[in-house]
Amino acid sequence: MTESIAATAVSVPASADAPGAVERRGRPRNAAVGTAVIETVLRLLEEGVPLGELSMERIAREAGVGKATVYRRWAGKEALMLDVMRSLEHDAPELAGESVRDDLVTLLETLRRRGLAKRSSAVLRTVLAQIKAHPELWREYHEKVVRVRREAVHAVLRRGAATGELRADLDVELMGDLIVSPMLSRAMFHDRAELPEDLPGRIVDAALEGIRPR
Amino acid sequence: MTESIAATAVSVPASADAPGAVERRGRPRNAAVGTAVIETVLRLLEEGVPLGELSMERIAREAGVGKATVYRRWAGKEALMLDVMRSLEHDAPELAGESVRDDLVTLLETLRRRGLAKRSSAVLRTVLAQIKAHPELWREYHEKVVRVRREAVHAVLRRGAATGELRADLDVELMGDLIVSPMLSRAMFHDRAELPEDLPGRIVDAALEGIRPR
Amino acid sequence: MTESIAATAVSVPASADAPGAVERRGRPRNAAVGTAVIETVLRLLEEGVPLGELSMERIAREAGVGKATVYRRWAGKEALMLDVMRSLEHDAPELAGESVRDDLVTLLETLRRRGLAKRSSAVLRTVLAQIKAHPELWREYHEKVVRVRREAVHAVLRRGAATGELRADLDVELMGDLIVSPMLSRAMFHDRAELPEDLPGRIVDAALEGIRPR
Amino acid sequence: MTESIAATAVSVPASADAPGAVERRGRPRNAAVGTAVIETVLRLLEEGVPLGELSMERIAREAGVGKATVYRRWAGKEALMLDVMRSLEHDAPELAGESVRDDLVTLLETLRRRGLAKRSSAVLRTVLAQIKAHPELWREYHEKVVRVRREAVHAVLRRGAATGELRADLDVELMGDLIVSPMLSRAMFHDRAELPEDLPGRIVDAALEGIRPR
DNA sequence: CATTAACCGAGACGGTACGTCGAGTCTTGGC
DNA sequence: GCCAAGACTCGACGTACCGTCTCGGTTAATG
Repeated sequence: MTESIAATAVSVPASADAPGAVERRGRPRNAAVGTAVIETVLRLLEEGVPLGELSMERIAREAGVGKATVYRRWAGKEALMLDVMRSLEHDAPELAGESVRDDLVTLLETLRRRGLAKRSSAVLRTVLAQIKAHPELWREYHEKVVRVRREAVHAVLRRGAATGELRADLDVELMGDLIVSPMLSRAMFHDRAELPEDLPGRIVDAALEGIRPR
Repeated sequence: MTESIAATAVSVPASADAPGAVERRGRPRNAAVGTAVIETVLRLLEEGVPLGELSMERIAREAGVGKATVYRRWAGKEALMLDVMRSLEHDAPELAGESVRDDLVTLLETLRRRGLAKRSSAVLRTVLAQIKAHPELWREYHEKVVRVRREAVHAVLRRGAATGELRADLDVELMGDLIVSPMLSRAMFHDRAELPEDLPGRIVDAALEGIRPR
Repeated sequence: MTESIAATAVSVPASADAPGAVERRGRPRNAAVGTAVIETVLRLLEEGVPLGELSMERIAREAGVGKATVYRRWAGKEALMLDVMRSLEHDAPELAGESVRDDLVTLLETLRRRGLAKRSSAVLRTVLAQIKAHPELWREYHEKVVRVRREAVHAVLRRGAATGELRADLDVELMGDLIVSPMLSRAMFHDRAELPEDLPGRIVDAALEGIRPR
Repeated sequence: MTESIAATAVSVPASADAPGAVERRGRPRNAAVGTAVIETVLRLLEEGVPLGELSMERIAREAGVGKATVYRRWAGKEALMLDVMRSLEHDAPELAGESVRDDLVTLLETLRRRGLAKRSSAVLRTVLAQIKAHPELWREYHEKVVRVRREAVHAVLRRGAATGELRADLDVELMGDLIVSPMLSRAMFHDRAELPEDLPGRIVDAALEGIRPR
């Protein structure tokens, strides 16, 4: 197990670790513990363990960690899941910045890839459900993860409206939803068969051109 | 209790009742029990009881019903939730059939109203999470509820493509998602403030016209 | 099942049947039902079913009888067990009446045989426990079964005291216990290996002669 | 609760505690829990709670202890009852060792007193019934409790046979039963009225002298 | 001979207890 | 003070049985 920790090097967001100037005394925390726990959750989810069987009890046991230690770092199962989700976030993709259409496709492609990724797809469906049931957590997840991606889309759209590539009177928020939601829907609800390679392009083109004949 | 049952008249989908010619023996089931249970779940959800506290134990207790009786009708919490969701389904809206745009707006308006409805909004967010965590239930829900609504949208789009109101080479599935997903996203993830009255119209118009300047 | 009823012909004491002049109307009770129930209990006990698994539910099921029918005849499990015990009572043995010693041995032999009998030994140990836990039933059993046997012993002892075969100042009750209790103890607590053929004789002789050297 | 535990100081036989050199890790068991549970059972029995209402559920509830904790220490209700019984065992009485008759009377007097004791009488009748229904438990109880007392009686009898105070050809086992069984019978089956002060003496004398006139 | 009332099997019903498991806390010894 | 282990309280899980109740259907005595 220890080696898998070193190998995967999941970036633990260290939610509970005091970042400030609080003077800490006594034995410092073993960073490997946090990593091991999150790594264990991911492993179990990939192995197909149903969410209902993902008890703190089992997580601690399989991670070879004391239950109290887990609770010292996360307030509960949901807080842990939040960190699990964050450990899956990739860096925002580089945007070419030339064509609005291409940038939007690039952003959607990131979503598509994550929906297909072995880990993410297994995890997203299950962990998101867990988080959504807890409003505070959902809000936090929304703030820190969702909003960032939405903002990226909005920025591209605003740029397009400014350069004349898109309508000037664009409702940025609405069009952002129009473009992102279909991909989100498919990634969350459907099978991976419904995430073909050309989907991002088709969605963006449809949104750009509209349905009405010209 | 009896009166509240009669009063609300939730339509229980009678999941477990044998519809066929199976000869029933022994004391017949009391229909009021099924109604009372579902009604109790809805009441608790409306009262803001978190999903985690919605135990079968509590449901049975508050419905004044034996636990075994609940399990006799539903295989588990998820199966019960499925019926709870079904009890919320409204009839499909009447479509005027004249303008494609108006019909699409009408369909989205139904979704918006349900997202706003006191019951549905409270229930959808929580119960859906429950169901999604169980693949078989999710599939069944998808089959019986989601698919029907998607088909309605597809039918309107096909009609539009046939009458020349929309592009003839329309990708019906894709455009259906483009129109429905934004509303679903908002209804499920966001606050009710994000479901303004004119949203259906704006979504449909955006999808019809596209973003690119003409 | 029906044949086994006819075959064994257990004498059901018909505890609940009104013997008096209560005018009965409607369909009379089916006598075979009572027999079948008691017969089923005995069969299950003989098959080694632990007392804890002897539920009314199971008894009714295995007897092919409705639960309500059982409760129509017996107030509860204990009342049923009482009748089961009574169905095992044999007639009092014939006493030769010549020698006090031989009569006592005859009486003890009856106990010994019952302790050895396949049915009785299996049943006594288990059913008695059940009954003893319910004071009213225990009292009734004591009245109707135990007392009769004790009286028989007392009668023999009194006869012996009168004829000079025994001490004239005999404490009949005490000596009755002295003779009967060892046999009861062994029959109830021990294995059948501790009920050898000559036990009644040895007990009676020991009680008659005493331990002190003469 | 804590004080009542300290006050009564029931000696818990610590059935499940490993006595050996097994290295124990984790939080050690709270000895007060075992005591509190047994004390609660005794209290309930004294209060006349019928055996049938003595559920593990209730015992745990009234002892202020988690159900799982009870099951961690005892395999079931019967195992618990076994320890309850053992907590009632007194030390063997001191025997004067001069007269066989007096020693036997002393031993019987112990039984009589226990039959009269508030706790024991209430408990014995009910708990014994429970235990007897479970062969393994009964065997264990027999081994650890009954056999010891029988051996004490046998030892006295053997001594008497050796010193000439009793017959040399004495059947020790049989005579042991002859003396102990009547007391056991009365203590278990009858009311306390049937345990008069002079009963031990009368039983022993009757057994010693026999019934036949000299 | 039709009525009628109690019988019967089946099984649903509200309860209660079963024995297990997980959540989150606490308490050891050891690092 | 951190850590693994594991005991602790609490409460839900899903099952089984209790004793009662309602069904459809039978069966004998009554009218």
